[in-house]
Amino acid sequence: MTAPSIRARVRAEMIDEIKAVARRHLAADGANLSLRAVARDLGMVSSAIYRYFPSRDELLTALIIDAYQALGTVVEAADAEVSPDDLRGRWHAVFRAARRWALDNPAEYALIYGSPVPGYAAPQDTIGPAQRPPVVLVGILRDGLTRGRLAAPPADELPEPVRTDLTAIGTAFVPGLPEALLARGMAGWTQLFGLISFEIFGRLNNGVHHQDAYFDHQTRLMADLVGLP
Amino acid sequence: MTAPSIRARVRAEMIDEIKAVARRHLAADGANLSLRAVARDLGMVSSAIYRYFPSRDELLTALIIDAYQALGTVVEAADAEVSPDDLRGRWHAVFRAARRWALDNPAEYALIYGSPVPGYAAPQDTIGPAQRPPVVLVGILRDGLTRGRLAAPPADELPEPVRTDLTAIGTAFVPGLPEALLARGMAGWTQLFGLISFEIFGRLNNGVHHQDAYFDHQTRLMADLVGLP
DNA sequence: TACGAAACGAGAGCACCGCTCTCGCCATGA
DNA sequence: TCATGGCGAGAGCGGTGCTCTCGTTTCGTA
Repeated sequence: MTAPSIRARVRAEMIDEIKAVARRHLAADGANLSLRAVARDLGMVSSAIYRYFPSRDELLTALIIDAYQALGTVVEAADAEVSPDDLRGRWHAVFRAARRWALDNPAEYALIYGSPVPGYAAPQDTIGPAQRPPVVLVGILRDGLTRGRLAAPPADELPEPVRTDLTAIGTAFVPGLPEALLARGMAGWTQLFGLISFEIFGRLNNGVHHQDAYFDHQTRLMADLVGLP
Repeated sequence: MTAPSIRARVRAEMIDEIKAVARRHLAADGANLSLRAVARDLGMVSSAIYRYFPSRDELLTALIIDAYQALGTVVEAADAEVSPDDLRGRWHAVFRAARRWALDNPAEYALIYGSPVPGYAAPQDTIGPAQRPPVVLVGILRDGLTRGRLAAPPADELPEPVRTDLTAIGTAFVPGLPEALLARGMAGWTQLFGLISFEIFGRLNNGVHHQDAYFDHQTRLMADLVGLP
């Protein structure tokens, strides 16, 4: 393997630097990222940025993918750190890790889970990384089932069209998971997203002051719903 | 009472017209609303808009309040149309009405439940209208309790700090509702928000095709969690 | 009924934005 | 060695939110 040329390495560093500055601006000013401001911070002229990213949207896409990967990594690591048999421990660890990451990176959370930018269509590269957190969650349920620590809900609780949809999703992501359990896992994922969004977007500010405890309690409720022992 | 002057009436109509055009633009182009484009549509010059709204943010705030009120009205009406004793019927009606409104008005849903605009702080006028849907949901639980059709979960399932927070929220919005039940109601509200957001923001597009049935099933799951008979 | 004040719309202008194009400079690979 | 291509600077285009000024029109009041 040949060492990357100096130019290629400098280019890669430049790309990383642009993304880093852009992330800083995102955290400070929110989603309306200004290419010109990023360029100014780097001592460049705005048109120079276009040597590295063909458009502002492409820069945002790069940041989005990075954010998905960062969250996915954090969540998977949290899950892996708990004994596989401790289903509730894993559930709580995943919930807490996702929330922690969101609180530490609110702008990036808003970037990937806020309202999508109007003309902006999520590129194909984002859908894979975006699935990592929910896959981890339903993975806990699958492990619980295979280890006999979790009972599958009756399959007939699912209406037919939902079952067929979930069959396809299940075979793609968590083969062997009964559809009714997958539905519960997705409910947990939906709840996790809702809890974090409410907190990050300040919708709990009037009333809920002990947000850690509140989050843990709601996590517990959902663990009950999905049937974790 | 004196009739409003012609000028006042024309002004009110002008405000409504601006908001209507702005809503159209919002639906077409997403959240980055252009004052100049709205003015053009009205055959005005952009500075004329400032006679009616002191800034673009104030226009957005007006649209946000209208959206909250519209959603609140729809949800309350849906709840009122079901027999008060039919707790599950009311639960489903509220969930369905909220989703229906969001699907019919996706841009306005994104406006009020998407990521908040960066420099934008929700004005005090919005917090009241924003509470209407969750208040309806927990109202169902309170009715179930007072009619003896719903059992309150044990109070000691709540950690102390959560209980005190919820006590304050409860006395403000739904006096007499046990805190543990309020927590479940808020879980339902969080889930409703998550379900709608996932659907509106296209996060279910890969896999879930029968969205009506999926939504109904998840609604049912949450009804089970809160303990509706 | 007449008049001063206030509301109104148009227009010019400011600073900013994303993006394109052109122009020199220089490292790179053949 | 030399042509190629990557690179940064700069000018410029059409767009944005917002401000200020200037006539005109309408209103409440004297």
